[in-house]
Amino acid sequence: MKISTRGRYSLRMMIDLAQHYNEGYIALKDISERQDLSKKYLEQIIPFLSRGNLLKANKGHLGGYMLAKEPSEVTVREILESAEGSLTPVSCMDDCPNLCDKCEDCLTLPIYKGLYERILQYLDGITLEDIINRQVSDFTYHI
Amino acid sequence: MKISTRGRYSLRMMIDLAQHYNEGYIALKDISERQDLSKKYLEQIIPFLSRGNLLKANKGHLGGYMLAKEPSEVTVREILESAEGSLTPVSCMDDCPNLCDKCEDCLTLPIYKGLYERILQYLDGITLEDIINRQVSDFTYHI
DNA sequence: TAGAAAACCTATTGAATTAATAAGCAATAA
DNA sequence: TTATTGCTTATTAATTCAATAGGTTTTCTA
Repeated sequence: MKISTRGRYSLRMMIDLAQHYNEGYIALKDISERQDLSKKYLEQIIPFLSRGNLLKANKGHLGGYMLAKEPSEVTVREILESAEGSLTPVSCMDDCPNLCDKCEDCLTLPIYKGLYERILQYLDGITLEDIINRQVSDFTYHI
Repeated sequence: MKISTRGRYSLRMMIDLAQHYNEGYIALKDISERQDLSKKYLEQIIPFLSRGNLLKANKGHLGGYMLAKEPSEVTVREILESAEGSLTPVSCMDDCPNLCDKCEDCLTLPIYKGLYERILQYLDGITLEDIINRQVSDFTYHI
């Protein structure tokens, strides 16, 4: 039940891009230095975010990356879903009758579906703008 | 973000034990046959559930396993937490200043904490009794 | 009181995944 | 035209996953 580094690094990279929105294209070198993440590893993560239409890129001198949408329009769900592939807690949910033929009678599947709904609902409610502007306490119930 | 087979099999085993509660000790052989799970693999999973004080065992002939508590007193959270070790979405939450020294300023940690709270709240609300008695639709929002 | 049946314990393994590193190619603005 | 940047593919070491295997110990019962 852990989010992989690919998901976590993706979120940090996207937050960094949101913090430098309206500054034109940002070189990956700058992001990797600010966030202390391997530039080479980030390069491998980017295709996942590009497939989700989350990034615009510019090659060549003074090139770099930019958010494809405004920070207020990018949700954490989109980012983690693009990076991780799927946020379903069990893989049989992604391709049900093929991966397991007992979906119909499965007593546990509804539990995982309910969990998945709660996860999506929560992550859908947080945008990059929220992360930059909100207080730490806004995401948790207490303190 | 996937629940491992250890967690999934644990839940299925515990549901099976709940369905045969008040029938005395249930042999692992019976559970593995009914649930179509490797008996040898279940043997390795059991210590995790025992550590969480979820099981009573009896050795020898006519021995087996029993729920340590009534089905209505066992939550899915307890089961998955025992099996998986921890349900935190990022490992730095388990041992914060040691695994990462930037907890204080981390913009992403509050998001993961909020997610963790939602996950626990949901899984805490489901008991083995619920799973056996409730309708499928009780866990999901729609349909 | 032997013996079958069950839990319990430890080691091994093959496969997959993770988290990188490495080395170079392609595009482009100054 | 050259430095800078994104892009692509290959390789790898370590770890985790999901099991299989083989044996020991306990205990009921016939």
